[in-house]
Amino acid sequence: MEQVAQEVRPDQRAAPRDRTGSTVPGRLLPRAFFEAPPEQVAPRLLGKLLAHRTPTGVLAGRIVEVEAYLGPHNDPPDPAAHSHRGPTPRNLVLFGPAGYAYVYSIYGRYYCMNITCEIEGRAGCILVRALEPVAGLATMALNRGLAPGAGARELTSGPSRLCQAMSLVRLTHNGLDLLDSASDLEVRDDAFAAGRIMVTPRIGIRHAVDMPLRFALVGHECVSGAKSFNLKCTFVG
DNA sequence: CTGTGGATTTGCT
DNA sequence: GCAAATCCACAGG
Repeated sequence: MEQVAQEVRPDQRAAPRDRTGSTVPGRLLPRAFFEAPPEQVAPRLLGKLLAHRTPTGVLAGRIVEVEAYLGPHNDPPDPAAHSHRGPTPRNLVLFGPAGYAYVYSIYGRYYCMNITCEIEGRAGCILVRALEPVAGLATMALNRGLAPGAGARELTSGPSRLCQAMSLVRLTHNGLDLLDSASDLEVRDDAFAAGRIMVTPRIGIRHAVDMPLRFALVGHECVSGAKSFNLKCTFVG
């Protein structure tokens, strides 16, 4: 999978810094990175950083598992996507420009976080399913109700676990621009080279259960669903 | 206006 | 392995 050339303006180079002075490495991704079909963006997103600047410190994790959800303009359509029946108040951000956060609540107690793809009007997106914790581990454990020093897998392995660990909620974070240095929530590239990538069907959905749109780093400790086995494998780089 | 069920996690059997 | 927890978007009447 070839990497997209990344031209970043100087004002985007500053790493996020909070009141404690801690920073997150890497630089913001250009919007063009996300202005492509989600099945193409999803594997390229593996290895990138998700960083949340909070008053008490930076919470950050490396993306190790994602799922692509296709907009209703696709043929065949993706009946598992929230956007598949067209725009609604809940999913409106999916139909906006690329590089924005789509955060929704599920089962009354959890949140899931997506990143919008494609151009305005096309509702492709990527669900972030698992992170490898990189910064703010103690706070993540606190947010998750776990003891300090809890394992990485317990912290951020799962789409709602990572939202809880990273303090991501719909009211605050839905619709945020992830590619703006003024934003408290950013996707960043620290030049980490992803290794082998596996492709499988998506997890936990009722429709389109066979579409191979789940991407994960092979063998990574934090990838969720150890039960689900590989459909096929490919290499990145 | 109401009924239904979900891109989940956790705890108990 | 299974079901509870617990909210609200949205489809249907």
